[in-house]
Amino acid sequence: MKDDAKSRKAELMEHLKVSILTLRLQPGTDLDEAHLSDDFGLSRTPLREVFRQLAGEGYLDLRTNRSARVSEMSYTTLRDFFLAAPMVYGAVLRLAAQNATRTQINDLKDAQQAFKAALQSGSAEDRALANNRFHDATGEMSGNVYLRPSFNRLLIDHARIGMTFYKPQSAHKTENLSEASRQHDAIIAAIEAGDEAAAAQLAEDHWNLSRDQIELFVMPAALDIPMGIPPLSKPA
Amino acid sequence: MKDDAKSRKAELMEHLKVSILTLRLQPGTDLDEAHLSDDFGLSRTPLREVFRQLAGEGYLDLRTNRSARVSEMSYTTLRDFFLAAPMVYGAVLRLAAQNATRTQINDLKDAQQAFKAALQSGSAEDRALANNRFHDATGEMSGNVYLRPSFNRLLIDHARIGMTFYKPQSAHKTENLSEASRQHDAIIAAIEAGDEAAAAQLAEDHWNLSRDQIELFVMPAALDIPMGIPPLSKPA
DNA sequence: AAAATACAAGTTGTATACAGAAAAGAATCG
DNA sequence: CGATTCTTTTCTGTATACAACTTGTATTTT
Repeated sequence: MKDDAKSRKAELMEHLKVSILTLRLQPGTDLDEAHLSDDFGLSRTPLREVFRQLAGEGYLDLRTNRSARVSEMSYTTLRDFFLAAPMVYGAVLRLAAQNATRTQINDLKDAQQAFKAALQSGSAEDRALANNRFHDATGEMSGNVYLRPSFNRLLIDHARIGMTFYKPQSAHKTENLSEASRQHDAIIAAIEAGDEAAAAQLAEDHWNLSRDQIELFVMPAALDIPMGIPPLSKPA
Repeated sequence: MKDDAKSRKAELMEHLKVSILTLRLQPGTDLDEAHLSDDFGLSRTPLREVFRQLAGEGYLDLRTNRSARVSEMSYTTLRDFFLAAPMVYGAVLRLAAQNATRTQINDLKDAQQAFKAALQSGSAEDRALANNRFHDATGEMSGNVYLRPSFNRLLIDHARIGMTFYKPQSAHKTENLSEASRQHDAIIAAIEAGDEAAAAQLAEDHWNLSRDQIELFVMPAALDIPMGIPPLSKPA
């Protein structure tokens, strides 16, 4: 078979995207051209073209005469994210409700099936990727070339933020995830019905849920230990 | 001097951007790698990297085993554009009013100076580029990484749409352009005052002006000639 | 001993040569 | 004469070799 080169390039691309979305490659990580060349049986020329493209989509940052690096998440990221996300996502879902085709709706339902499966049995990575696929499908539906660049950029960090803040296992988290799943179902229904207003409202709800979850993680309940009494130390 | 390679790459990039924004390279035009290589004294390797980057920013479309081509403007473009632009631009100006630094405001004023100069003496291309520079400066001010990809994509087609629809010389057009210039001044004032609401309102006004202008061009006043009488033909 | 400079190793950027895919043209067949 | 297939040409994609730059280390100088 001749999946030589052309498909190995696609493989590399997919590998990098998944690794970045799941934080296997953490923000700020330097990428080694030589090493990746070996691993994927590609010369540096096509590899560097992949880098350029991923940089354009927001996965990587390129600096001249320095190695490519996974795009950073700074301390202002969350703020910027939650400023932009409700607006862009609301617009995307509104347009999706207007324009979705039968095929696209079926794709969306498939993605939601996969998301539910990942909720029950999958890892945090599987969940993040399935969720990413779901939202990406809504972007496809919107069909507006001017919205998609920002929307796709948001989805990258949506996945990464999710991997960061949804890790800790807790009853609360599980509850939130099934709430998210229910919202997905409602989004599908609104799109199928062509109900723009409902879709836009659901977008807002969906992001608010994310924000609440992150607030809980960033500002956890304080440890309930009176002053002057040191935390229990384990016996040697 | 050693502006070898590194700066020639930047030159090529700038050349392509300007040519595309001003429609010197029309939507759908095929780009010849060999020819551009010669013209800019670059080998095909860095040239193709530039292509990849410009494709990421929305200037070009890449198709495998076919030449790179200037990104198309379809008949749905205008609709998509005016759906997305007021929202994104409103958000950008709102954030600009929040976050603009002294330096950025000075840059914006410089851009507006250049725009006014282009209005009086410059060509349509100069006007489009100066206007592009002005709006790009507002994008810089907003400082939100998630908004900029779509905003920049909008600016590309804003310039191209402007080149298409503002060409015909008429009193009406000139009037609209000075109105646009006045709006620019008001935008600067709103940003300098940190007045978010005013900035957002001005964004809406600014796009409405564009839309009106395009409507006039697309749906001109009908020729006022009674049926059966052919239009006046010039004497040879 | 601290700082500065020079050197060396490793990595990024570019050019060229080659392999593979479309497109254009020539020859053959109906 | 028209259509189709095969050949030739042209252009895109990849690999390799080389040049330029960064960085870490060692040496020299004050």
